[in-house]
Parts: sequence; structure tokens; C-alpha cells
Amino acid sequence: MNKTHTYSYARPALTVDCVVFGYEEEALKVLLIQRNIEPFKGGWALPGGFVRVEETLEEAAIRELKEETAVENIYLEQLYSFGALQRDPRERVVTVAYYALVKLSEHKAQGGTDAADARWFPLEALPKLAFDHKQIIEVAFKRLQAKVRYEPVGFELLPKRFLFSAIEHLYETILQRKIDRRNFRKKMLSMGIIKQLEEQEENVAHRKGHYYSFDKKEYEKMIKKGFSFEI
Amino acid sequence: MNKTHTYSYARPALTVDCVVFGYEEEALKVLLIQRNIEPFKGGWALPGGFVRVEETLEEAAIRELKEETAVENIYLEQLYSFGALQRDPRERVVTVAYYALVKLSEHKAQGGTDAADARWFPLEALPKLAFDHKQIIEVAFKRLQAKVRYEPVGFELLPKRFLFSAIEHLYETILQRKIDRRNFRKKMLSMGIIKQLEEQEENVAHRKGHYYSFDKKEYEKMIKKGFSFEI
DNA sequence: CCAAAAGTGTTCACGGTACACCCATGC
DNA sequence: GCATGGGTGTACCGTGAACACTTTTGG
Repeated sequence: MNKTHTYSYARPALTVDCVVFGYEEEALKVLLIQRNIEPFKGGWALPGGFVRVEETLEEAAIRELKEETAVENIYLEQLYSFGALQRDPRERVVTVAYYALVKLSEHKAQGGTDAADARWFPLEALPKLAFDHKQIIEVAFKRLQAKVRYEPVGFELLPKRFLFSAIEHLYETILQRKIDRRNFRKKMLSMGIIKQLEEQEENVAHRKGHYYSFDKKEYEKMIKKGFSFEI
Repeated sequence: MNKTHTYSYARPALTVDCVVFGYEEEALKVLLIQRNIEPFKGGWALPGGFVRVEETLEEAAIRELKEETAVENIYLEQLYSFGALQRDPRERVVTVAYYALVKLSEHKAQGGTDAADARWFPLEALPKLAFDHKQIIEVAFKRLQAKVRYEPVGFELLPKRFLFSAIEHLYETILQRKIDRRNFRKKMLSMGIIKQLEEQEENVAHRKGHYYSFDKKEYEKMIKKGFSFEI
């Protein structure tokens, strides 16, 4: 397929880029790929690529994620579109950025078919990034900080069953401040959207913690009744 | 300039569209233009157009607004990017939508150089709209409803000096619910970001109301100190 | 017995909410 | 004097925030 495409006016190229967040060892991580083509060959960048004319923006984001990082079935939401003139040194490129949340514990697989390498980096220790991707990650992180307070998206970063302390630490990590354990537990449990499971921690050198899970069904039922999540 | 532009892969066209809100006679209005070319010729649509390769997205939005509606110097913010496959019947077009807030009282001028006509329509009585513009307006309105609660953007819709009751009605209109006058006044004034002016209403068949103005300088000072607006 | 994390209640202050009457003005 | 909208205060309740000790377990 060597067909070329001709238009009466110059068109900016259109791409999607994805900021994929994961949570592991009480740290927020971002999935990056090592570029195997110029520009910034060998450098780290957000997974992403050109939008095809026969796919929607979201479809493009999902496809690129799958091709480059083998990540699938995750929380995905549009973030912002970036259109600075010199954000790509080759030519004018506008990118629609998405951010995604993955249950890292259930997505160990890394590196898709296209990228040289895909790796998780702590948000606190990112490598030098290609294009304006550092700025995009900053915007994504701010969005995550805001979102986590009024929508239960934090659970997208945790395994299906988790210790209560895991949500607590997750919130401390994302909001970057200490949280009062008693008040947090009181508030979170009072909303009635997470349920305690039978199972408990095993083989720990301290009192066993209960496992919990997010009750998405119940949450959606409550939303319909006018409930609004808030932390 | 009859140059054509050729690319190895097909590119979606890229446009910007603007949802411009105004407030008049206690109603929210949206600025629409009547299209003078196909498709939807003669129909109403959001002001907008193609993004040129030498301008940023925001510059494109500002330019289109000026050309089509003669609106300038307004609050403008990116809303969302829409990329459904069939949103434009001609070909694949992705649009980056912006929303804007104007002081309608100071922007009576209508109709720019490009559009056949530009008119303000009450949000409650929009005509049939071209493309997916109805959906875009809905998203914009939801954003406005959310935004007005945690940022003082409502003042962008009011004249520089306004009666206190004007903000009150503005909030009732946007949030679509009754607001308690005493509580609202207490809260709004307690934030210290609007100041009472000397002038009062004239020639009204009731007690004269004071004029107020939004103190943007003070607001920005307070923001730096960690203050956050909330209604 | 020690270290480590889980789990648990109470008090206080502040802010949100509900609520109704008088004031000034023009006609 | 009447219609119209402007302007004002209080009481109650619920929620957010501060705060420390006991429990369980493995080593």
C-alpha cells in the first residue's frame, strides 16, 4: 500500500498519547516505551501513535496501548489535547492525550509487538522524556489527584481484593499528604461501596488484615440515586 | 496559492469548535452561526473551522471566533476532543472543542466577516444543530455547571459591575435550582473576592441595590495563599 | 518479649442549611 | 398604599478534624 494522500491545505498530523498509571510498592508508576525510531530514538516516551482515519480517538489509544505495551481492558479517559507548534521537531503534530489506570498486579506483561521496550517508572523518578511528554504527565497527574477525590477511580489501581491499608496508602501517595487512618476508614466505609471479604492476610508478623473489594454494582446503583463519592 | 499537500498516510482533518456562553435576561445563551456552505448549509452550528499548521489550537479557536462572530478577549478554555467516525458526513474530521464565556452586555456586536449570520440562542431553545454540535454543547454546559462551583468563572458572564442579585440568578440559572439568598450572600461575601461599590441602582420601583465587582487581583492573591473558591 | 501493622471512639468546632420579615422606592 | 425586589440574623445539625491506645501475629 504505497498510495499517497493529497489535500488542498496542509494538515497537522494527529496522534494519541497515553499516560498509563500503575501502583506498586506504595508508589505511583508510569508506563513508558523506549523509542526505536527517530526523533528521540533510544529515548523514553509515552506510548502512542498516529490516529488512523478509520478509528476513533479512543480506539487509537487502545490500539497503541495494546501494540506497544500489551496492556488491555483498563480504565481509560481522555485528558487533554496538546497542540503547541514545536512539540514535535519533525512537523506539526497535534496529540490527543489519554490517561489510563491499570491494576499493575494483574498486568505484569510488558513490551508489545512494536516498541523496543516498555517499562514502569516511578512518577518520582522519570527519565528524560521525548517531546512534551513530561508536561503531559504532569497534567495527567493533576487530573488524577483531582479525580480521585470525587470518583472512586483509585480502585482501578488496586487488585480486585486489597487490604484496607492499601487504599489508605494509595490516597496518601496520590494526594501527597498524610491521611488520618480512623477518619479515612470511617468515611470510606460509611459510603457503603466497599465490602469486607471473609479472607484475611496470611503469614504476616502482625495482626491479620481483612481483604476488601470495591462494589462497583452498588456504587452505580447509588449514583443513580443521587449519591456522590467524595473523600 | 494552489499548492497541494501530500502525505504517505491519510490524515483526519482537524478543526476547532467553540461553545460561547453568554448570560442575558436571566437566561444562558449560546452563540451560533448560520452556515453558508455545505454540508448543513443554512443550518445553525458552533463557530469553528480548520486548524492551520502554523497556529496552535487555542490560536485557531480565537481566530475563528473573531472571524465568524467578532468576539474577542474572552475567557476561553479547552473542553474536549471529539473524534467519532461519522461526525462529519464529508470525511473524517476530528474537532477540538473549546468553551468560552463572554460578558454579553459588552459584546453586542454580532456576525463577523465569514459567517452568514451569528445569533444568540437560549440554551433552552436551541435550533437543530449541524454535526454533533448538540452533544458538544451538552458537554460544555456540564463542564460549566461543574466549574462554576469551584472557580469564580461566573463573573466572566456578568458585566464589570453588577447587582448582587445578578450573581444569585446566574447561579440559579446555571445550577438549575433555587438558591437561598441569605446563605448565598453570606458565603459569597465571606470569601472576600467581590467588593461592594459606591454606586447603586437608579430609577427602580423598589429599594436600590448596590453594585458589586469581582476583585480578580484579590482572588489571585488568595489563591497563592492556598484559598480555594467554592459555592 | 518485641516489632509491626490492624483496628477502633470520642470530642469539638465550624460550616451548611433552614427559615421570615422589614426596607426603600416609584407609581 | 401597594407592588417590587433589596437586604438582613439566628438556631440547629451534621460533618470534618484532631487525637492514642489495644490487638494480633511471627519471629
